[in-house]
Amino acid sequence: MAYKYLILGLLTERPMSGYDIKKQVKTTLNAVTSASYGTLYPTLHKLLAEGCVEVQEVPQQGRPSKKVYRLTDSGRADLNGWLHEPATADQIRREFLIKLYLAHNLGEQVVRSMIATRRQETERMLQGLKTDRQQARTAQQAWVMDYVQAMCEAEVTWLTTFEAQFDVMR
Amino acid sequence: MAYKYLILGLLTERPMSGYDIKKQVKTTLNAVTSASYGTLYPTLHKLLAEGCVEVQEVPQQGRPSKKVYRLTDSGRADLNGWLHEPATADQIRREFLIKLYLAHNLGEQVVRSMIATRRQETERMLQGLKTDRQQARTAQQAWVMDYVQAMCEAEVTWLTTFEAQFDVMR
DNA sequence: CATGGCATGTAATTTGTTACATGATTTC
DNA sequence: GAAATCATGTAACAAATTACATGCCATG
Repeated sequence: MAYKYLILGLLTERPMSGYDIKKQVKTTLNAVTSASYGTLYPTLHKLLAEGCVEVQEVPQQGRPSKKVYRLTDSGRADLNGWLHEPATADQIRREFLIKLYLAHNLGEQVVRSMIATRRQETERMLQGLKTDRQQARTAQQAWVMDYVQAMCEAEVTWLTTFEAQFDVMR
Repeated sequence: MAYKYLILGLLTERPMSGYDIKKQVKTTLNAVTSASYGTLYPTLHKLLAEGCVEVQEVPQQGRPSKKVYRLTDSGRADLNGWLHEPATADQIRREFLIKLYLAHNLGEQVVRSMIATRRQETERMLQGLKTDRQQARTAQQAWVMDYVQAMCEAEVTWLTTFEAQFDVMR
């Protein structure tokens, strides 16, 4: 994933520190991407060296001081260039699917329990998503959450169909 | 991704060379995972050192000789252990979604064209999927393809809804 | 007084891709 | 004669995670 552009993109909303960015990603993009400090801070340093961002150190009372990063014109141009490129077609990576594929010779019971477990998990995720969705502050946050919700719902449907077919085959 | 277990899992079907595994992944699991030689060969060597697989060199007329790997009991036990563990809940990583999220301040036209492009791509993928699906040889191949197809169809639905909502907001 | 939030960062490791190197044979 | 298929492998690089190190403040 191009964390570089994720950072630049988030900085268009407002100047932020690495810590702020991490929080933002965690609360609004948790279902689709993540960013650890081990990636975030070095990337910010690199971006600074490239001139894509500026930094201002803000002392705080009773807290460690913040390094607030702001997008430069150059950074904005870079970001816009990336946004206008077509997105790469990414694979639908699902560990569960690989396991399902490989588990066929372990017998019917194993496959059945995989599917059942997966449905429980997906349904639980769907519950969490619905409450999160209500807290969405911006349109884009809602877009992403709706997308993820749509995928989870489609998965539940597929799992249900799968179970039904499995019953027929028995 | 746990390529280790992907390899072990594929070897349950029949003994294979690295080249065979690569082909198998390419033809039957292309939409959900990939494996390059740079990963495959070193992983096979590691698996051999761990005793999960055995190797037999098979000379061939007019071709380079093959190293055919066969699962050992130890490897099979290892694989079964993994298959019985619950799958990790993976993120729905979509570069396109991140771009969509970050593109909101580029204006309506850009968002609209992103959505349109994405729908075209997804529909094209769906076409390819449907022909591939007919060539599926085993039940598990069909499962995976059906899953991917279900996700693509759900995406097209979401994109269509998105466009409609966008028109209303205008 | 422990836990969690605020805030920065580095180092080791894992994981994987891309590109390269080699070389014979078959197909267009 | 060029390109694709068969077949092995390594080395350089890229991307990212995990774990560690530091330290203060507020809350329970």
